Amino acid sequence: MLDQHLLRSNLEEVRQALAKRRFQLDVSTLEQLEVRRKKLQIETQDLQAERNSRSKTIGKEKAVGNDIQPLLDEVANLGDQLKLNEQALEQVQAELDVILQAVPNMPHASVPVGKSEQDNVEVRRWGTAREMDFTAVDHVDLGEALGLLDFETATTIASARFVIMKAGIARLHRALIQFMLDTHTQEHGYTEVNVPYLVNADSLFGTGQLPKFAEDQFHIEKQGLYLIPTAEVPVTNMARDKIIPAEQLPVKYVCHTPCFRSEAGSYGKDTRGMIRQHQFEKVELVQLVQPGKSYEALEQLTGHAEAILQKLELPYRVVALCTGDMGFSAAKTYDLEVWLPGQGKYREISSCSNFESFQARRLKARWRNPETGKPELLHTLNGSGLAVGRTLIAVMENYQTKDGKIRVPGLLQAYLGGLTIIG
RNA sequence: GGAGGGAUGGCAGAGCGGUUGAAUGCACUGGUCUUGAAAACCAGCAAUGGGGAAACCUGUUCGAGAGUUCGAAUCUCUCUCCCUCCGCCA
Repeated sequence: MLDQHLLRSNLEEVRQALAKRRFQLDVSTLEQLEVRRKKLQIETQDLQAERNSRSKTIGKEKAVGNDIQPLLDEVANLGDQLKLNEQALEQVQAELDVILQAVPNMPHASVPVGKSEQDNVEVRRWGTAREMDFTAVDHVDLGEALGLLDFETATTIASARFVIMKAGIARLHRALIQFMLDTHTQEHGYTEVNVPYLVNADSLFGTGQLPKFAEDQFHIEKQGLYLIPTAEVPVTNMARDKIIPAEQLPVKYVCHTPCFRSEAGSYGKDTRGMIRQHQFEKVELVQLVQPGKSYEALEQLTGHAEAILQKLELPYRVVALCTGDMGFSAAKTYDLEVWLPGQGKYREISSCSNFESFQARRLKARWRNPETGKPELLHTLNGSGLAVGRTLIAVMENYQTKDGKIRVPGLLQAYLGGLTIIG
């Protein structure tokens, strides 16, 4: 949610910033509603003040034993009038809220302007693809040939977009999680947390998945809970309605969870393999920082995610998303794209974003600024560090051998009891 | 699932239908004292919104929502969450 003061005072500026991300702000409707809001609010407040002072007088008169009936007669109509005003005001504010909740974050000045994925800007590249004296296959062919990936059975158990991993692959998958958590806690200063995988609607609203993206969520109606689409939701919501002391900042959490996505809008997209699943695992990095430090933190957090790829010696590139390709809540996003020899291209494996105060405003996630002594909104950030399923794919495809096996990256061998090859 | 108890400021914890946004304690901030610190003492200290150039005026909030009333933290109803005991259970 954007700052309402900013909207009122710099509506045109906000409109232009949002236009860069191809969002059309309905300026005239907003202006009209704002005029009505202001008028109604002033009137309502005046009536409330009137009621309050009259009631106080009645109390005093009654206390000294005077006849209060004349006073009661005077205020007879006040209540009805007040109620009408309050209802009208509530109505206008509800209309404003509906509009405002659907407004995305404003892109940071440093974000490249563009329409789509095509306009994203490559920031840097790391590593080079291994030379292979054979034709690389993708993880599906590789995994199915080894009998260690089973999409068909998963489909009969659940539906499309699920997978069963077995033996060496399942173990490699688990090792990756362990490796990522260890790296982030021991080398990057994150605190490991384990959180609920089911959350309520307030939590999804807080991080921006609701109300606009209800279709993307798995919803358990009976209990009114949702399966988390990412650990970002429960972890960032740990700060909801809290005022965090300045000395505890920055808060840095790392969290491994499964993630559940309905993929409602992606029928026919990435239907092959493990790239896009209804259920996948992710190690997520979340930071809560002072407003002045969030861009510095974004660079660091992105570096923390990159470190995993570097340790696994997986070639990747860092891409700054353009205004048209960024997510709803983000002010700036870097994607990490890993090289997949089976597809012959770079594919997203991490997305690192600074949300500035956009989520914090919805969450009421604040810190106490020692300079003012007042609570102020935090800045929130998160990034995948990394998406485990896609990392597994990357390891499989980059470390495949001519005879269809998978070498285990050096640093991972310790997590697999010294195993050097799978298959 | 059955029975009971509860939800108040950063925390703990009082609260009569009427100058209660809310006693008190802790924490925090400033001051006195001290070589310094502690202790003691004094003072301050909820959040959030609207109007206004400002001074300042004013609204809302005691788990959430509805109701009674001139007036609700206080009374009524509904819901949510938490706790205790019993049952079931990884």
